[in-house]
Amino acid sequence: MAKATIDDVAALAGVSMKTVSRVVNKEPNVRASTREKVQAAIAQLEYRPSQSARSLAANRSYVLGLLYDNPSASYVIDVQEGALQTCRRAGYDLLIHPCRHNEPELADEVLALVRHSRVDGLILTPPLSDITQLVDGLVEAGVPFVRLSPTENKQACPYVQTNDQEAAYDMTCRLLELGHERIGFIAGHPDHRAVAERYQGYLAALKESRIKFDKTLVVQGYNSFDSGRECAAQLLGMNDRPTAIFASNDDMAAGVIIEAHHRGLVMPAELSVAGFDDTPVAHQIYPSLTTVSQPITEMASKAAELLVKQLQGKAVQMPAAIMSCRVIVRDSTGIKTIV
Amino acid sequence: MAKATIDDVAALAGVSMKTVSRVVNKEPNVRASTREKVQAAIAQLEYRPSQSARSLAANRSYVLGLLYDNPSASYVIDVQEGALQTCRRAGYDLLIHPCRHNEPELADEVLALVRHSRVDGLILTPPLSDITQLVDGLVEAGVPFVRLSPTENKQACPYVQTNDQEAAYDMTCRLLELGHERIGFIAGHPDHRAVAERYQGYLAALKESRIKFDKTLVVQGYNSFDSGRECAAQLLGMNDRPTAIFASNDDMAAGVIIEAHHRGLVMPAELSVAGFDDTPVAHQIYPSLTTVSQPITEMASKAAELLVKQLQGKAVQMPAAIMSCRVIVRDSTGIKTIV
DNA sequence: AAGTAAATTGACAGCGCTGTCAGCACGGCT
DNA sequence: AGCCGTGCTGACAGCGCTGTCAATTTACTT
Repeated sequence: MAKATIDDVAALAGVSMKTVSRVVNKEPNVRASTREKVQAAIAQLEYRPSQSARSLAANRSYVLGLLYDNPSASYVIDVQEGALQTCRRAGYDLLIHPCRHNEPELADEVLALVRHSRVDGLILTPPLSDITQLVDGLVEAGVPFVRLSPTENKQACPYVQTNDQEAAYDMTCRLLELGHERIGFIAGHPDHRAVAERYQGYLAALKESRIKFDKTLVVQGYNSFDSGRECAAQLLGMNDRPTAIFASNDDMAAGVIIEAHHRGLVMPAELSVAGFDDTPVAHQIYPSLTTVSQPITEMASKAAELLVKQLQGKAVQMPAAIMSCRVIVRDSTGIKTIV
Repeated sequence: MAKATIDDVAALAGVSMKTVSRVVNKEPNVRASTREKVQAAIAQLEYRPSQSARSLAANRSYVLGLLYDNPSASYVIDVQEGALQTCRRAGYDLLIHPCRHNEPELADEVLALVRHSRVDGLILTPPLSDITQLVDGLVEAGVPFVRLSPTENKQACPYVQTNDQEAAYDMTCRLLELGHERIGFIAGHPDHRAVAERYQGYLAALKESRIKFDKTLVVQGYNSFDSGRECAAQLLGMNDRPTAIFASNDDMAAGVIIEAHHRGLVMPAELSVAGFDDTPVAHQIYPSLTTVSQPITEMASKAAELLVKQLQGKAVQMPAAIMSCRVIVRDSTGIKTIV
């Protein structure tokens, strides 16, 4: 059985090609009885429109591009899954495009993708959401796109984000409530603004408490496990070492835990550790990590939805979806032991 | 500047459309001087062929499909990266298609992808490589595909695999050399044949030693962290507990390590643990995990190459690429302490 | 030098679909 | 009765490229 084309369906249903096209594309102004006839023919012939033909004729690719600079495998996979959910529902395909956020020609590279009509729109994940040159380039070129967790220039396009800083604030408060007074903080990679800004939550919580801010308790991390371990070495090597360490992400927190193990510290008795992201590693390490969980899949799915809406012309006037994080308490945090 | 088409290039270069097409597609039989003229015109106009148009005309999509049933995020990401490397070189796009290996309509679902000319060929990763119904369906439908780590029916299509069992044998030998005589083994999910068959390596090593095989030391795992932990609980609860545990993958090994921590066992002094895969978690846990590393990215890249070759008609008569694993010794294994 | 084979090039007809626009039927209006 | 607006449908012309095949040029043979 050769693949059925739109003509075959039209012939079988006794209508014109164009009417079949209308039914397939859910266009209005088709009589219900006609629609049914066509749908029956489509079902009978197992007709599926040729993506290439409609792309060529309509000058759209029905493909969304997902741009990311691999922050972590689990993050990327979750984002992909969310985006795919929406894509499948909406009849789009997903083209994945990993890239380097510090590549100078990034904007050109991405614009090439779009110019050659390979994708109709883009989803940007951090840290790409904050690459000004890229964002500006896309706006200028009139490319529809949606960002995940952007930190600035938010009017540029629709976006989806979480209340990260609030969650970081909550986490810090919890540590304070557990009696910790010297709470080390490992800041995120400065290029990854969304992660870096979790620091603000930490600051806010400290400011609210009666504890005076000690600058030496804050060290600059770079989001990786190794970087977390190095920062931990620095913090734990202090004379008056912190009794708790809050790392801006789980990979770094895992580094803290390893370093603490190597120094023979028992957790949480001698050191509480908190992370952020709830990556798989969080519950695979000992002690299991208290962290913050973000609805990444949902965010990505939502982002794709916003993008599809844009593409369908349903003017989405700069909508922003804010989703909630949630603190997950596990075994790596506990009350401060009197030393 | 409107997007240039093949006609524009042809006009500028003073040749026919078809000749431009030949140059773009690297077809033979174009005079060098002509080729240069055309290439100059292409560069000047920044011409890029329209994917949709060529797909429609040539009846190929220039898209490869990557099928996987998310065994682990890091595995999937690595496979994607490898496949993408080849895709970019060869001018293909990559369509990712996660699916469930135990979904009854899997074969139909996948065949639909192909029938509607969305992909030209497929890459299957374990455990999909061993879903007979799917493999047979693809062969029958004449769809080009390549498998990663298939365990059976290897003549069906080209494939890429590693010497898993040999590596499992090596790992077991190392544990034996460290003096361990009771080595627990956590088998992989039976649906994941490639993982499950690592057991054969364990068996072979034991057979070669003078140690008699103890069936109670082998427990059935299901590849997950939780399953590893449960198996470890079983093994460590034995009266005559093993002094080493070899888990068929890292996630399960991480589960073993957690369980051991909870039982207060010091590793590797009181228990050696080995895993398989060298996932990120392997060096993020304490103690860091002795494991086996597979060149996943290279395998995927190679698989995509084999697929592209097939698609280009370069009859690849069932070639198989076998790549090597490598044991990575970290801190979770050590000599057996006299109890 | 003529003849044949091989290399090089172009004309043209679609690939399967959508956008445009015109046509027709019908209901409600004056 | 005649007019207009709306809903519904179809004819047709491409979208930008590649496959086919024939035409032309060049290379090699005897």
